[in-house]
Amino acid sequence: MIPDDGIFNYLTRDEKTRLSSGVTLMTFERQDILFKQNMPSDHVVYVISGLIKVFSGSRGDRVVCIRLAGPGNFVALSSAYGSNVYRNSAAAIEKTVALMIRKETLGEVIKNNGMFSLTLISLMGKEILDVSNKLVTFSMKQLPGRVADLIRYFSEEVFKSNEFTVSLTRQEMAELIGTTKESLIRTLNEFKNDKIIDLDGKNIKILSKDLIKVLSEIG
Amino acid sequence: MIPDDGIFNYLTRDEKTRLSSGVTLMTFERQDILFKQNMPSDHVVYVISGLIKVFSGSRGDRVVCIRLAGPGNFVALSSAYGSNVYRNSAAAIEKTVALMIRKETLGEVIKNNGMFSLTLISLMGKEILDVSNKLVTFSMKQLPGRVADLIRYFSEEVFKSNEFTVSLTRQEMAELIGTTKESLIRTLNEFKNDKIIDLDGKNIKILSKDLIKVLSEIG
DNA sequence: GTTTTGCGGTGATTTAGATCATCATTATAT
DNA sequence: ATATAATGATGATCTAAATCACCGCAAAAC
Repeated sequence: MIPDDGIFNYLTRDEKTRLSSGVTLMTFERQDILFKQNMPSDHVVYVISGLIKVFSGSRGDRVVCIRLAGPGNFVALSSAYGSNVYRNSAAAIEKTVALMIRKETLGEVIKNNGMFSLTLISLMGKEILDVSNKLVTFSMKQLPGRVADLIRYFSEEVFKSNEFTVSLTRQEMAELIGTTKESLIRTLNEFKNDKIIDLDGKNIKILSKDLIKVLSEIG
Repeated sequence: MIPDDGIFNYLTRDEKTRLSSGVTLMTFERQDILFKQNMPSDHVVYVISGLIKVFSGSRGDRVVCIRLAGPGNFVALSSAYGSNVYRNSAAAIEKTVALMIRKETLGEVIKNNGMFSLTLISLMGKEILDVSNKLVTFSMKQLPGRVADLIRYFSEEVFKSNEFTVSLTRQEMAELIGTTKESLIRTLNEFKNDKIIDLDGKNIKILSKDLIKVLSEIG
């Protein structure tokens, strides 16, 4: 039930057993909702496989995607321990297997296992840095820089390759960088015309890693 | 040395003593730098009194202020435990007294005191929620909504009154909501003309809490 | 098998807010 | 005490990107 890798390595056999009692293994199909904004935040999610998006959609149908979470990532630690309701929603982008962990059960582990807590604190620190960085990006870079960031993010963090097939729609990609699908499509095509990327539907191939880096840096 | 309130209540006398050995009490004047982006993140800051700003100034002189931290707030937990360098800079906005806590020393406390860790995790969760919320705000609301948010933030979180004197310059206020000082000044004056606030230099008085709320909500 | 909905894509138009230029006033430094 | 720099403020101009209005196509729904 409990994975034998990453942060869970710090748990004793006994702790794993106790944690198991508060854990449910779930499978989600594309577009399935894991949790919705404003519901009581009872569970923390740990992604085993697949990809999910965390998003906020308060105002009308305008949506901002805060982050993607893939295998090995926790989701909703912030809502679980920083609030009593989920402050964002989460949905599966592709077929996803995840553990739903009751927050009280995980809380017991946190209280009793120092190395586990310290590692969790490190993960949450990284999450703060990532969101802060995104905030800076949003207010300092304009579209070409943000799109370059998105391509880097896909290539370096999500798919770990220079050539990949995104499972997201253009709309979802736009939501990730705070723009509209029209503007995203235009910028992506500019990149294609400038031979920075090769673009064919959902297949993207980076032709010049250097230019992407430059665009991302000059903003 | 170690405060007798908040999260530090969870520490035993003995833990406080040990923590003290890694703590330095410091006083900062306005504009003093507490730490700079890219330096090794050796310390976590705990604000005793005063007000500091955490900001990121990568591109040229364009600066984004990520958050303010007042009495009882930790700063740089994310850089300390999520990185080995500070990812942002911090400076005092007004005269500030703060504890500089060596991260290894605090790390020992985290490892050994479960309730302390859990409380720290809760604080970091709140920080993630705050930054995420700011990210959503930045990409969904336009200026009047953001300025209304800023006034609410001052009134509800920082100064806890409907009438207050900001110790920030217009430039610094603009950096907090991702705009320019010109645009901030214009919007603030629109609010004044519409009798939503009373504005006299650094003194701000909220005349209609309701209108501020509406503006903040409609974006 | 046909209708409907969602997605990718493009052009024309609009607009919020950045940028630029300038100035008076207040701090800060010498 | 005078010079220098930072701040608050306003008007004119410019521009990046949102918005609006479409179209063709593929996939789902009926």
